[in-house]
Amino acid sequence: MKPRRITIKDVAAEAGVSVATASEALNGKGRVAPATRQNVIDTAARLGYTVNRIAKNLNAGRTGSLVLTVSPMAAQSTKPGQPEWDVEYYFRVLSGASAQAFQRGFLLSMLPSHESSRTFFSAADGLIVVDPSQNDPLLAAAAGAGIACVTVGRNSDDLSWVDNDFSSGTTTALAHLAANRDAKPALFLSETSSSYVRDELSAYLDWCSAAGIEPIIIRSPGPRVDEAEPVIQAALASPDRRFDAVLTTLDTLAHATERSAHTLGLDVPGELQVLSLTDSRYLDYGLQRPITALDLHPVRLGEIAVDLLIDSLDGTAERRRELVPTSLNVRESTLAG
Amino acid sequence: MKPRRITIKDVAAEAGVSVATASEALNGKGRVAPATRQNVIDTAARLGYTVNRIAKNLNAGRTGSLVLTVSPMAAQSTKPGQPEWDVEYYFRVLSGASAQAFQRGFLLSMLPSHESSRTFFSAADGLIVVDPSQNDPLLAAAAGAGIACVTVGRNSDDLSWVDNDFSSGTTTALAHLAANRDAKPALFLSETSSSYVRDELSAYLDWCSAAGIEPIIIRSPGPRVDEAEPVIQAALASPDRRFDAVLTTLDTLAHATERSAHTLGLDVPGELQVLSLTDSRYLDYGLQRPITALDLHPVRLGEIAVDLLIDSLDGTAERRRELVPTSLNVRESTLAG
DNA sequence: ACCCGCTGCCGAATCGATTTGGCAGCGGAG
DNA sequence: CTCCGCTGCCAAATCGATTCGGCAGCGGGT
Repeated sequence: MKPRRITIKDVAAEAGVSVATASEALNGKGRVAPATRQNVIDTAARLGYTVNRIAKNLNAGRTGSLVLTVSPMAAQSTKPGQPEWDVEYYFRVLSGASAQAFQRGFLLSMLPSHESSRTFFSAADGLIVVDPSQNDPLLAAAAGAGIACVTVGRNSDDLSWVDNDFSSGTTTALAHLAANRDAKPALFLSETSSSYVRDELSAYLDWCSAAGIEPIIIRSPGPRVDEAEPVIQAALASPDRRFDAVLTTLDTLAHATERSAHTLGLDVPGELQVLSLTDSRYLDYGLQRPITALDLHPVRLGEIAVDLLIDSLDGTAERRRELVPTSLNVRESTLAG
Repeated sequence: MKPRRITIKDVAAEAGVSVATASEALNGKGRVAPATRQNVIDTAARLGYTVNRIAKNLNAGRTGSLVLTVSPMAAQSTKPGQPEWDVEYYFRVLSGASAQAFQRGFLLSMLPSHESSRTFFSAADGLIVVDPSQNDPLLAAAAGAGIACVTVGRNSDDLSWVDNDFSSGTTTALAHLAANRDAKPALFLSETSSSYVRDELSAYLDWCSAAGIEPIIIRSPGPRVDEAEPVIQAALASPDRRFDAVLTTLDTLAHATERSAHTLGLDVPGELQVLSLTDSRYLDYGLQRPITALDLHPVRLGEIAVDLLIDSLDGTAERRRELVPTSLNVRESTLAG
């Protein structure tokens, strides 16, 4: 029923050359007369020939596919119910990575959980770990199996990585808050184990110190809105509150802050500015007051991760690091500059 | 540097048999003495042998990879800015599909946009289209290239598909709303071109007719919260409003409804019940009042789609249809039964 | 006139698995 | 005793590409 695929043999026969010559002509290698080369290329196009990736990779000793895994997700995959992590951000990293892999002739798939790692080692050429945990077991396993590896977000290991320039992004955000009045911003976070939170924290402390402002850290017991809301509401309602702006490390924390302000009747941005250090669709609409946020360009992160990974596949083992700048999506929750 | 991979040759040599026998022993085919088979299996395990998927697929005439594409996304991929579609739902379909593909020895990757379809046809065995548009060009192209195809969400074509049982889900939702008082529910939707909206609409009309209630359809100009809010707010504020519950086809519409109710000072669920016919993380927290919603089990949809696709790969061309039941996540926005 | 070297092309090996066809050896039936 | 058939195993072909080594033929240098 299905017509047999056109192989390089068909092209070679049709062009009147050997398979070897056809291959060399199509790949621009070897010594082939220009006229012959053109002839092969033309007949290939005429027959609608496309290389069989499988055969090509068999010869090259590769699989032609990459695997991406999101560490926090994979670790939680057995847990039922609604996900806790920022699906939108990860999805966009994945989109970027996927598209870029495609462009470079690879396929990229998502590793659902860590359990399957054994199987995957024989099925992929490289691994991208998004938001690796410290001493991530998967990274160790990949290193042991000799699989190329790149992370999105920094890791203590000596691997290549891509990350946002959180330090400069945080400084930009703070400058924005302070542009129209002498803002006294507090930092609202839920944990400090991730590298990006540590970057943001130290940039915040530096800025406060330079501006001669007392740093105020508010800590949520968890990342979810319902976990964060009581904490921020208490802080906002406190009679001796000494901040008039809140910088949050997660969109959910900004969400909780905006709701609390609304509940308490605080005017945003008049009495309280709110700014999230990561953007998401729900900060834009779905709130009383759309929230200014730092755009982390997750699609770009995914693309770069794939480039780093593929480059490292055949090249030297030289590690590379890329910092992606952030940009500020200014909305109603802060005073425009 | 990297130790050479263990191949079946190594296993055969170590076990003292031929490559053919080793292959047959490992795959449970052919005629092999039980003792020999066990010996081969043991030495394979001892050497840490894993099959090379590439070589296996070369022989089988396959690529061993599947491609999934989300039609609304791919069509919009060139447009910059925040996505309009329900990322979370699609992500969970993808997760399920990805995991299931893995389990069955395939890799699944996401096709970023329709432009790349030409390339992918030579790189995959099958295609999953999520929420296909009517007369989707990609489906036609795949059919033309002889690529197996399955959709998530119905399509007029004669393909296999998986879909939710929206009809029965809608009826269940309506029964829930009417359980504690004689609810007069309105249906809030934004378009009727999708098959699931049509299912929900007709189930709603049937239910109204059976209950002797006048059906009320409210239509939003678009799927976004900011597009929906003016419409629903006007409807809620109308002096001759004849409904006391709202059923929405999208989470964003439920979101807009809840906000409008809050703005107008309407008590939810006391004066107005709200129910979304699709669930998302933001209906659970991030709102004044968590909203009851229909869980579509997107992970399950992804898994089934992969099963249908893989089964159709070597089997007959017989098409299959699967209806996945929904379940109701009851929250504060409706009166508990 | 001889030989070197370069060009253009091709045969055959290779990658790692599956699968086909067939070869021994053994036991039971006639 | 002969022959058939079954069991257990293996050699070789196959999948579709790349790549290495080599073979002619031709032109120029000596």
